[in-house]
Amino acid sequence: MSEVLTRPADICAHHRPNGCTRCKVRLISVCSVLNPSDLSELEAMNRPRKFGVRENIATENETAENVFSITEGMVRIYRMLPDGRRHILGFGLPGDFLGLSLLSMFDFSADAVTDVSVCQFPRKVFASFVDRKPYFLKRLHEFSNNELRLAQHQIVVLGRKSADERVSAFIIMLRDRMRGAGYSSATLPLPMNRQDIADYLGLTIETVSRTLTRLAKEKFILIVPGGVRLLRADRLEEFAAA
Amino acid sequence: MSEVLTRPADICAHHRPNGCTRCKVRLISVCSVLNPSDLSELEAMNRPRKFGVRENIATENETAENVFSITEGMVRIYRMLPDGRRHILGFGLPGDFLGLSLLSMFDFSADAVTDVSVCQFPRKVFASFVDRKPYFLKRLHEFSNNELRLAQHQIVVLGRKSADERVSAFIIMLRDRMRGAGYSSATLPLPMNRQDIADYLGLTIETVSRTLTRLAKEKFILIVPGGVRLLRADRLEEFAAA
DNA sequence: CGTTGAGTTGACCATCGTCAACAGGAGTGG
DNA sequence: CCACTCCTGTTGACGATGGTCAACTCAACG
Repeated sequence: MSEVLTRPADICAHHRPNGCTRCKVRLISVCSVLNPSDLSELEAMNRPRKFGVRENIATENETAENVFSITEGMVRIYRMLPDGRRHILGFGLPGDFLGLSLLSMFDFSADAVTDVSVCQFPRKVFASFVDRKPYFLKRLHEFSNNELRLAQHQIVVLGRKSADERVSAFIIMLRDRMRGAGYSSATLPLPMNRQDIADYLGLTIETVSRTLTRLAKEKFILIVPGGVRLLRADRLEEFAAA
Repeated sequence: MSEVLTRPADICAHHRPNGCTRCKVRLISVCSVLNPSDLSELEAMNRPRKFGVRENIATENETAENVFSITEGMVRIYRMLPDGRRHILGFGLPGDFLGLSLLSMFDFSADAVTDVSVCQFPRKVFASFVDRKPYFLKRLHEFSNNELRLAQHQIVVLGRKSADERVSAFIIMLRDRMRGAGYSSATLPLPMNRQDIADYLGLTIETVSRTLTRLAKEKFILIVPGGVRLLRADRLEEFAAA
């Protein structure tokens, strides 16, 4: 008889095999704090979708029709300068949220580095949900402050560090964030290309390449297809912290 | 008889000549959204105080006993690297808030560039006030997102711009923020020293000095004691945006 | 009038950017 | 199956931007 007594939420989850209750990133995403009833309400406004490699997800100075919670893949978040120079502000990983400010315009562009899956919510509907759930706003505020902390870390990296230190800091930062997103392996995948790394670190593609080669020659890392294996994480951490 | 019929809030304001109702920065500070009753409640927990030049206001990795809303003066917000290098994350102006995350530890240090006046609130009491006032939390969230936007702007400056562009961007940014804080004049005060500017822009004191001299030689600025006069703001803006 | 500290300027140098050539893998077509 | 192209990444030679080190000016202060 226990089948019959199953709660409605569970029945829903059964009918939606990708429902929030089975979401792999729920505990690290903004949704983690939601009680079952509010989670259902939010799920009802979710239009999950996928983006292919290089597909555009959001564009700077365009109306933000939707906001996104990343569930799979990696996103490139960037701004363009008037003369065509690009700077990558960061890489979005599963659990990250795009559009935290809930403002009507994006102040960044975003596109898919790998195939990407997201929960997509109409911004206005999402914003009114947030207005009715102060404890959820608190969660968004935590996320914004965490983003701010990361941005300030990057400011120090760009303002005060050498190429070696920047590349080391990048590797360690990405390893830590991948761990936070549930990934764990001796080999760190680097699905973005060298130009992306350069545009993130304020270097050129040649300097990134040379620096990685140097770190490999000194046996701190091993360059493998699609990523790096960390051989001496301790030395990299020293460089990164410097 | 109108004296007698004065509302209690006005009487309070009368007894507290520096009370919130007379606050010069109220409309641009976090407090702007508060209704009169909530404003009084917040005011009751305010311990206004002043900091002298170079006096420490907050220290990285120390317990955040208090949070601050700046009402007068300029604050230097920075992080130290293990080897003693310093990087300045930003300059706090009247209306800015220190401790937006409400976390128990500061992730930055702050000290006074000029004499500084602040509204000081015990963090825990302030946090519980925020918990009871969702519309105020929303205001803090707006402030955090604005800080994030500024930080990302600075990331682009540090990642992609030349010394000329950085110094121009600094001057224009400071002018815009001073305007936002109610200040307006053809002469922009630079109360921080050259080392501070260098540590903010990821340059050395010599490069900042040379760059300012160059901008002055080209008649874009005039260097005056304690600041600069903008002669060709349009040209500076071009450089800054580049 | 000497001392101190901030700022400026000059000479030299190192790091990283620029430009160019080359290597290697993926995809395509004969 | 191989030749060809394309694209990404690597490596080398050279140069420019900004850093380093040192000297000097100037104002504030005793």
